Amino acid sequence: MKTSTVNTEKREAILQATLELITTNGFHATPMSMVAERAGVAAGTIYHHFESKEAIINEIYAQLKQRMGKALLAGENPDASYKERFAQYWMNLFHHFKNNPVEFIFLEQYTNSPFISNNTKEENQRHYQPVIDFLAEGAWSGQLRNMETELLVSLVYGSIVSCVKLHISNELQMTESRAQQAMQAMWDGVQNN
Amino acid sequence: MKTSTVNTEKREAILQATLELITTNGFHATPMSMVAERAGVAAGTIYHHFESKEAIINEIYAQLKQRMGKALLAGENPDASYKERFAQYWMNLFHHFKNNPVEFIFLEQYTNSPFISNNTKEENQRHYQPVIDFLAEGAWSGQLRNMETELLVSLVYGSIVSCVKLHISNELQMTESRAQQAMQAMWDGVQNN
DNA sequence: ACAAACCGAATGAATATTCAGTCTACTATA
DNA sequence: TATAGTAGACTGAATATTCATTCGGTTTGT
Repeated sequence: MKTSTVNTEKREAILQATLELITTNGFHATPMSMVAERAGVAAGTIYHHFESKEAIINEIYAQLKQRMGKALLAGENPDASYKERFAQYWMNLFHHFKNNPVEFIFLEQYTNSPFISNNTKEENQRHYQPVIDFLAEGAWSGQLRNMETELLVSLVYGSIVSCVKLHISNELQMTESRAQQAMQAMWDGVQNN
Repeated sequence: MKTSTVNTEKREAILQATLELITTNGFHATPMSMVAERAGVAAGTIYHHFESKEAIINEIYAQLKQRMGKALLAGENPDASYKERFAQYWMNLFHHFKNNPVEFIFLEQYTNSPFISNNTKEENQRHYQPVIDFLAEGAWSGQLRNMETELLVSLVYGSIVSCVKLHISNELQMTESRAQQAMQAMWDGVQNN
């Protein structure tokens, strides 16, 4: 057994515990002592692996953005129609967030917080750049309404966020059929004609 | 001059200072001493007017939801077409948030936080209930796509939120024409046929 | 003269991070 | 094989700071 296995295990436990606790309690309301306890680790150990509390947040952010990007691009099919690809991406992201609510809440909460350095944010945009390009190209080629890319991306991403929030808050169980409805509505909204 | 004027002045100053500070720094990162300083008041005075820090947040929430409801319903015209009324509501809320970014950020941040008691939340739903009914009726009467009301509300509200966030983050200046585009896209998405 | 509004120093409870020392697993040596 | 050495992993009590709230006393308006 290599030392680095133990190393990695505790490191991961700390990241996981921080993610879970911070998502439910918020940054300032989860003491490091609580993180330590949940991770099954002494308080001091945390600082053997991480610079600071903020550093942990930044690493979680990077990990989750990477996972999100991977989920978003899963099952890509360049031969499918534009609409089919749109639907695929939309559903990919929706399911990823629906199935990983803690990750969703973390990203919603910290993407626009001062804890995440601009550096970290920019470095991780690449994970989903292909889909941004996909939408930009749709607008350019006339398959989508002629809109600023940023606005297009925001509206589509926003529709996914809305659905996931609805589901997580237990206001409305988001079944597959309802998700399809929402996706279709968004498509009808952004498509050309 | 009535005592209650001074009373009200300091009270309002405390509410305003808390709103501004908490929106930029977050709840746990804005000490009461800072609120006191910004409000031009002694720390102790705050506790003459409010039960606790959380009580202040709850009162701000109630105030802002009320203002939001008023803005949303402004210039109602029952004789206008359904589409026109939809556009009016959408634009009302968009402009309200665009013009009051601090209020927007506060509501985004605290609407789903444990600081706001369920009681406070429920009591303040009435301010925008008419618009929820308007959308529900649209779906029922066939002017809108046949969808669960909650989903409909979420999608439409979400599109406004997306636009305002885009504007506030300086990613894209939301001009009147872009707002119209976004509203039109959302309309095309939720309308029937 | 009185009651409410106000002040701000004091209190007591937390908290992030540090640090002096212990443990563990592996290496080099005898 | 047995032993000592060592570097990194780990511990948790101690530190120094920060904060929400309290309270004894002062000011203000009537």
